[in-house]
Amino acid sequence: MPWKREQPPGGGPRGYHHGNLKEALIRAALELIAQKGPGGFTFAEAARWAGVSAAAPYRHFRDRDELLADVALRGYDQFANALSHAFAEGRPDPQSAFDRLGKAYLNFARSEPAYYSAMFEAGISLDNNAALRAAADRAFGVLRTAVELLITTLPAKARPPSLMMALHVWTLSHGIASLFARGDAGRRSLPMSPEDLLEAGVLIYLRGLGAGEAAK
Amino acid sequence: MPWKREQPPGGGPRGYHHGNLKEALIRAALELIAQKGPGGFTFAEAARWAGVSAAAPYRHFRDRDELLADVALRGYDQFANALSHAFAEGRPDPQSAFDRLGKAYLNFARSEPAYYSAMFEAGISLDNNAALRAAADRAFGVLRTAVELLITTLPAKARPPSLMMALHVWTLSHGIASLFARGDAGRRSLPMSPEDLLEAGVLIYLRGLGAGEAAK
DNA sequence: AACTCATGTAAATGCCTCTTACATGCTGGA
DNA sequence: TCCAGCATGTAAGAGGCATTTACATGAGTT
Repeated sequence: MPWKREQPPGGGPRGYHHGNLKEALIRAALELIAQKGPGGFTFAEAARWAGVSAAAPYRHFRDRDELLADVALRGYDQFANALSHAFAEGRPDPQSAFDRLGKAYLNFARSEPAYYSAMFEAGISLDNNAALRAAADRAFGVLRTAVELLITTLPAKARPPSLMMALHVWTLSHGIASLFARGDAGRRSLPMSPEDLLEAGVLIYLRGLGAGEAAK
Repeated sequence: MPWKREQPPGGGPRGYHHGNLKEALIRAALELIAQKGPGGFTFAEAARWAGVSAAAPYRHFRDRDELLADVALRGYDQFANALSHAFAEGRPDPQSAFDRLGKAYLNFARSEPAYYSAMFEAGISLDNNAALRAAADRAFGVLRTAVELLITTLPAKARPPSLMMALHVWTLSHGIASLFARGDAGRRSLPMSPEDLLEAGVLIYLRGLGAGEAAK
C-alpha cells in the first residue's frame, strides 16, 4: 500500500497535499523496480501508488531519471554501509573480514535488487551527477580500503597495486552478482552457490598473489 | 539508411511489399540498440527505419521482446564464433590461446555493444526459449572447452573443476566488460585498459592454480 | 484576512505498443 | 493464363507513459 506521510495522530484521509510525496515515490520506485526491473518501473505507476496524479512527481524530480538517480544514490550509501559493516575494519583478521565483505556484496545484490539495478543497470551516468559519483566512490572506497589491508598480509614482492586488485575483486563480484545472484530471474543454474563461487575465486586469486606463503 | 531487400538489378523503389523486412528490422534494431541501448530501442523506430508502418513488424515478431530475443540469438552465435576463432583450438599453446580468448571477449563487448546488450542486459529470459538457451550454452561451451585444455597444463593436484574455473573466467570477463568495456558510456576511468585488467586478473588466478610450477 | 509559495490537479501533446479490419500482390493449382 | 489464398502491408484506434502548461489548493506569514 502507498506510503504517505506519518499520519497525524487522528489518522484521517489525506487532503489536497500529500505531505511526504518525495519519500513515498522513492519507496514506490523501490517496490516497483524490485518487481519488474528498472526498465519496468514507470513514473506514472509510482504516482498511482502514492495516490497522486501523474504530474505530481514532477514537483519533486525533474524527470524519471532523476528519481532513478536518487534511488541509486541511496543504494550506494546503503551499499557502502553494508560493506563497511561487514568488513568491520578487518576484525578479527583481514582474510575472514574480506570473506565477509564478498558475502555482503552478493547479499546486497540479492536482497536489494532494486537498489542494485538502479546502481548498475539503469544506465544512469555518473558524470553530470557529482553526488552520485561521490556515493559510488565511497562504496568502492570501502572495497579499496579492505584490499589495502589485505595486501599487507601478502608477501612483499608479490603485492600488486591495490587499485588493480580492488578492481579484480569488484568485477568478479559484480559479474557473479549480475549473472547469478539476482532475484529468481531465469538465467543459468549453478553447481554451487554464488557465494561459494566468489569465495573460491578470491581464494585462488589470493593464492596467486602468494597468500599462505611466508609473508614479507 | 534503411536496409531493404537486395535491390533487384533494376534498383527501383520498393512496392507494397518490402521483400526482406525481418532482416531489415534486425539490422535496424542493431543500429538503434548500439546508439541508445536496449531500452532506447523502439519497435516503431525500427519500422520507420525500414520504411514500413508501425504495424508491419508484427507480421514477423510476436512483440518487441521477440525481436530482441532474435538479436540476442544471433549475438550468441557470433559470440561463440568469435571466441572459437580466437581460441583456435589452443594453438600455438593453451596459454596464449586463452589470452586471445579473453581479448576476444572484451573486443566483442566493445565492438558489438548491441549484441552484447541484447544478450546480457535486455532482461530476456533463457527459459521459454530453448534456441536462445542452446546458443548461450554453445558460447559458454567454447569457454568451457578452452578452460579444459588449459587445465591440462596445470599441476594435477591443483586442478579445479573445469566448470567452476570457466565460471570464474566468465564472470570476471563479464564484470569487466559490463563495468568498463562498454561504448563510451560514462562510468569510471581506469588506470589500465580493460584488456590489461583482465589479462592480469587471469594471470594471477592461474598462478593461484599452480601455473608455472612443474606441471603434472 | 490577504499574500505567497510549495505542492497538487486536469488536460493536452506526442510517442509507444499492440490489435483489428482491410488492402495488395506473389504464387501455385486448375 | 487466370484467379483464389496466403503472406505481408497499411490505416486507424485503444490504452499507456513522459512531460508540459495552466490552474487550484492550502499552509505559513505577516
